[in-house]
Amino acid sequence: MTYNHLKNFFEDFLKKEPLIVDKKVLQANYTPDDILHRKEQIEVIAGILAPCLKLEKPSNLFLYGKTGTGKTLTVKYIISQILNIVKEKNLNLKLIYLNCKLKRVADTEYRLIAQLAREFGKEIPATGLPTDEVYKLFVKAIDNDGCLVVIVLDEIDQLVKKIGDGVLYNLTRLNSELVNSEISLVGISNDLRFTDNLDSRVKSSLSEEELIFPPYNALQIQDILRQRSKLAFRGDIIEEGVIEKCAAYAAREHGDARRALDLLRVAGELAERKNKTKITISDLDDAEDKVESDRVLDIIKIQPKQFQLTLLAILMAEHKNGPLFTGDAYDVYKELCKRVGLKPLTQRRVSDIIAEFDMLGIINAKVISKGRYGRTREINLAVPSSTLSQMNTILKEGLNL
DNA sequence: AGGTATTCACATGAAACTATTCTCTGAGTTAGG
DNA sequence: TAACTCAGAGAATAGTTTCATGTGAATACCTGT
Repeated sequence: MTYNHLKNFFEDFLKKEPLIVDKKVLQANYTPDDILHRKEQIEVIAGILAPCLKLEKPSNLFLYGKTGTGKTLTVKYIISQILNIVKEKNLNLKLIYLNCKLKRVADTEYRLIAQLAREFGKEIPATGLPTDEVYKLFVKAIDNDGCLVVIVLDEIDQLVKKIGDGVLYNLTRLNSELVNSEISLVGISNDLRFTDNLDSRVKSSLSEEELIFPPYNALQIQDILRQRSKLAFRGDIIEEGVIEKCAAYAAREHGDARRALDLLRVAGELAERKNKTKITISDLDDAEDKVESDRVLDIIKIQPKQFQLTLLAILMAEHKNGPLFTGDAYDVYKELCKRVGLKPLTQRRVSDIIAEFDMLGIINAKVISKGRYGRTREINLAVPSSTLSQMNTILKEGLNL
């Protein structure tokens, strides 16, 4: 672009009325004033937590529901409402929200308790202290405060999957050590069968009350999309049928509203970039591709070298006809290691890495038995072919190949 | 033919190891009174 | 003598390796017809 072109481009850009007025309305962490189709849940949760306003310990509560069914949103909304009252009346009540999946914040026992203790103003180092020391600090902090504590643990299933249910047991047991204070727990889980493999003591005390968030259906997602798009976009710029299709797409994916909002946002961005005045169905289709492709590319960009090598090995081995098995991928991987000058990991480890890529949805790795010829994973790529070449380039660049 | 036993090629699990980051503690050192 | 420095012991954590055990069904091997 010459200087003049660029100047014109910028001037046009400024002249142009943007399609998107407020992007954050469509982003996942936005809390609307009015939460649609969750009235019932809000009432139940509010009813259960209400005693805490009288400084009585509310029952422990457990919330289930698939991703994008509004669990976190609802809980955060209720928390903020309660906090308003707490501030108004100056109650001795503490509400703590923690997402257990956040790396380096609350994804281990030590970090979880440390983070809780920090909420009470304790300085806890990231490492170096014994875990029970941290427990002691935490207990002391609460007991000194003498207040009622409600701890909300989001994505609690991830935490338990990683480090077991010992933490939860300790937390529920903590009440007996406390003299002046009490703790209530609110667990949020994406996994509907989460409590099945939980220690029965933990299970009974944690899920005194339970509530399930059903998936939204297509019509409900439409409502949500309309509500948000009114705020996010300028005027009436969404073409007929776009919202319906967007909702239908998300409803197919177990009613994930987050997905639908994401899709609509990207469709809007694409339309805006193309200087269009309306968001059309074709923008939505493009968005569908882009969302998926971006997700995959973003993931592989940040993977460590060994992971990238493994993926590249799968990519290269996949070209050969016939199904691809773990052993074949590992052979190619070892070759690649030699070329790059990296010490190859054991097959045990690579097997785990392959399983992780499967979890991320970048490949499909199904464990199959080939009878007399053993048991292994059958590996297929799960990305559209349009993304493949970009993947290839990113990997090769990342590895200097 | 029909039934059972083997066997393959990994999967899956558990424990142990390595390296890094960080705290805490106490011995040795230093500087000022 | 108080303040400071520094090495060593202990923890937490992430990423692995090592060792052990599990597993589903195609084949090999029997058995009685």
